[in-house]
Amino acid sequence: MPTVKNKKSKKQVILEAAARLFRDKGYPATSMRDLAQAVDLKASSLYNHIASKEEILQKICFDNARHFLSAMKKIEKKDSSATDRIKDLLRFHIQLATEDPTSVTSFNDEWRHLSEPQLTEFKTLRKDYENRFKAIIKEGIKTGEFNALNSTVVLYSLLSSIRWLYDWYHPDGKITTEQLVDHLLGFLLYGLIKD
Amino acid sequence: MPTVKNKKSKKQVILEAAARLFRDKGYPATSMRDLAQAVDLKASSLYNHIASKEEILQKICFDNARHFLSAMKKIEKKDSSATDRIKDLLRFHIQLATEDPTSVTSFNDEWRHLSEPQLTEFKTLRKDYENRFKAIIKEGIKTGEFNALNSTVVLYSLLSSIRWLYDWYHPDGKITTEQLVDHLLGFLLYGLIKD
DNA sequence: CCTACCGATCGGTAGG
DNA sequence: CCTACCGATCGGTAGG
Repeated sequence: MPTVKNKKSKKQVILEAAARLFRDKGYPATSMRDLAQAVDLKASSLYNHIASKEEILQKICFDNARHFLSAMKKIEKKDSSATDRIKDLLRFHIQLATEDPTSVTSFNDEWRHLSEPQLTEFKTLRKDYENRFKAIIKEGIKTGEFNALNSTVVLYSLLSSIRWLYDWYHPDGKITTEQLVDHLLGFLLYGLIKD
Repeated sequence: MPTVKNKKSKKQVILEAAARLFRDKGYPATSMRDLAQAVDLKASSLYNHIASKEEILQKICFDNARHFLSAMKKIEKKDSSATDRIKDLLRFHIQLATEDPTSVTSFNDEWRHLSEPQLTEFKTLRKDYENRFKAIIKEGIKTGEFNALNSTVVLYSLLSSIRWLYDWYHPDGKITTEQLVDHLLGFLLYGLIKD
């Protein structure tokens, strides 16, 4: 069935090109004609593969949300300390942001352009993820592993630091991914100032 | 001169409404009709106060850039340690982000929609600011005040943490601005893990 | 997968 | 500051 196979593959090509365009120009500023040109099609032909512009955004947002939540589930299942859980989570975030920067960035920045009811559904998933992340921070504070900081401040500082990796980190640059993980975890866990 | 006075004031109202809309919906998704409605005008009447949609974005971006650079200059002039300079800078960032969240956010997220030559000009100012920020980090590492981390990693982690304040911090919420500064500086300077 | 085309909306202008 | 309107572009459809 080469036809079915090609159709599947072409849809994937479209989704990946869209993620890159959404990252670079934003969802509203990306036209279906831009996208068509990026995958060597006429705009109207896109609709043989996808139902609408927003369907693409939905797929990017919810695929990534599921990805993060399934990683969270795995980490919660392990019987490890809050410190190890935070380290695992941060490593997962960094890895995803460096391996698949286009998709993650669209997910981070463009979800607000979803329309209802998807917007509410997405926010619910996101809130769920944040609450489970925050629970680990609170646990670490309770056990005395972490400094007694406001858990909301810590949560969003951690997430924000990693959220903008795509903006400045280039895997081909001077810093390798291993060094990045080392220095970023070092900074986030132990701070800037030497004791 | 009530006429001149009103005109001036109306332009300011338009700029502030635009900053809020750009923050909430993004620059491309904000139409001049949206903006007109927000300030109780017809779209065409906006053009008595401003030359174009992009002029508004330019003003927001360059006003903020100048604001940050002048704060940097002030801090550089003081003969203080790298630690104090970083603290001053972070406090300035947090204060601006909490006091004037709409304008700062537009500046952070929407500058990429500038067209040339403003885009290049803006990037140059931004790079200049980042380099001077990074120089302070490097100085602190050299004097032994800071941990020997990669200065690029530290720079962007700091900037990113504060960049997303607008997204989750509400001055009317449970955390006061003083507490926010305390906990955020505590986290960024001393890290999450208790020694 | 294309050509041809739709109604809606865009930023902006003319003219008063 | 408004009404009326412009050409360009948008997401998407019809029909083959």
